[in-house]
Amino acid sequence: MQHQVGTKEKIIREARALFAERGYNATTTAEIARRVGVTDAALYKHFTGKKEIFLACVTPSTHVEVEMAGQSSPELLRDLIRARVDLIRSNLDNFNILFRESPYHPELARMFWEQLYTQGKYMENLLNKFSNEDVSPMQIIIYELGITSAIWFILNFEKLQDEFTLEKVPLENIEEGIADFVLHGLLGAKQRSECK
Amino acid sequence: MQHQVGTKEKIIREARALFAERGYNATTTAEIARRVGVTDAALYKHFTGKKEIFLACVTPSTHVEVEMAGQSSPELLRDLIRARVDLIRSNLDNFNILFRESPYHPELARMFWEQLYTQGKYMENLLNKFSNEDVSPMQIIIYELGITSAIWFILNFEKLQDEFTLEKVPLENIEEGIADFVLHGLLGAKQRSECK
DNA sequence: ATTATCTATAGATCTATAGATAATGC
DNA sequence: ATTATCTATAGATCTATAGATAATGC
Repeated sequence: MQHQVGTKEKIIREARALFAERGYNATTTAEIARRVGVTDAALYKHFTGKKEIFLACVTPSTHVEVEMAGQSSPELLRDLIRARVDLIRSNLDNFNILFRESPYHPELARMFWEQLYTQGKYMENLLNKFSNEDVSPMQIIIYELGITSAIWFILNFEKLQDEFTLEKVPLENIEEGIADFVLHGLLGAKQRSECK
Repeated sequence: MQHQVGTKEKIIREARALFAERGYNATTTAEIARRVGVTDAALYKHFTGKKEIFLACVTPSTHVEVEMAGQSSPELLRDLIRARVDLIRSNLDNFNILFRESPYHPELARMFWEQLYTQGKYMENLLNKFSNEDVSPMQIIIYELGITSAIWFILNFEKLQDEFTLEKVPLENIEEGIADFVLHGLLGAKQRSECK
């Protein structure tokens, strides 16, 4: 017997990678255990079941990013987008699980939705400080959901680029590209050049 | 025995709804058959296996929308966004399957990616016609993926509104809200009012 | 005569538990 | 003495097939 310290953390780490890669149902307790280096029976000393392992994978690890407070400006908004990109990129497994599995697990859906809601409130404050008219609740919902899912999907494509050999698209400075799009939209470039 | 005509179409219809609702692995052939009104064994007269049913559900039903050709203008771009929203809304089951299951089925991923690529090329043409500078391939990728996933996720939220009792957000005219966001971005409202 | 369906079931797989064994901490 | 692990396995479930039966089309 090994009695490794940190087995529980190892289980969570390996399980998270597996759940993100294969989805909940296609991930077996046996495979999690194999990667950890124990038998599946050992898992049940640390968790009551597969579902508890699953929830432990996502529960604590998706944080709401916080920005420097005080003055609010478009530049601050750009920082917000950059931070969002960083957050999603560095927790891509978590977001993959949240986006893909939420519809099948009410606990997940609620957690995900509360996170988005909190972040939306935060962005609303920021926007209202330097916008002429107040933004409507619907707009905030659209912004928050749209931005998060857009970043998520684009970053997944970044990872996937090699698997398909259609036409490779160079993705340098993708953070700024995303920020430009989110801030100025499709017409942004044109509008801005006309404004000047 | 019934010998219903159109059993195959019925299977596809019920299977699509189930796969979208529960995901591939959580959908059993028995449940598909039950909804169709036959035994699971009967499915294998129409399809070689579960995977073939699955692929039949998505293969033909996600179309690329086409716009009126000729003059290209920002207004046309808005029409493009509206059409995209309509397309995704009226094929939400299909898009749910594509977004959530693509990572687990290479055939699906390729199909999905080719669709997005085609649509991206189309949008690129439109944009280049009235933009000052050419848009880069990276920007097009970001636009295409970002817009599609944003719309998809927002429309799913629309459907989900009732399940959680946080704070109901009225979603009237969501099409225009999405179009505004995609066209002008977060800063759009402010910028436009300053330009005038 | 042919084709669609049903009944019954084999074979595979997966979660979770019971009981035995080995390592750790007091 | 307690806790983590392993061995073995029960029980559940799911896909797919073989063979029997019933309906349809020529």
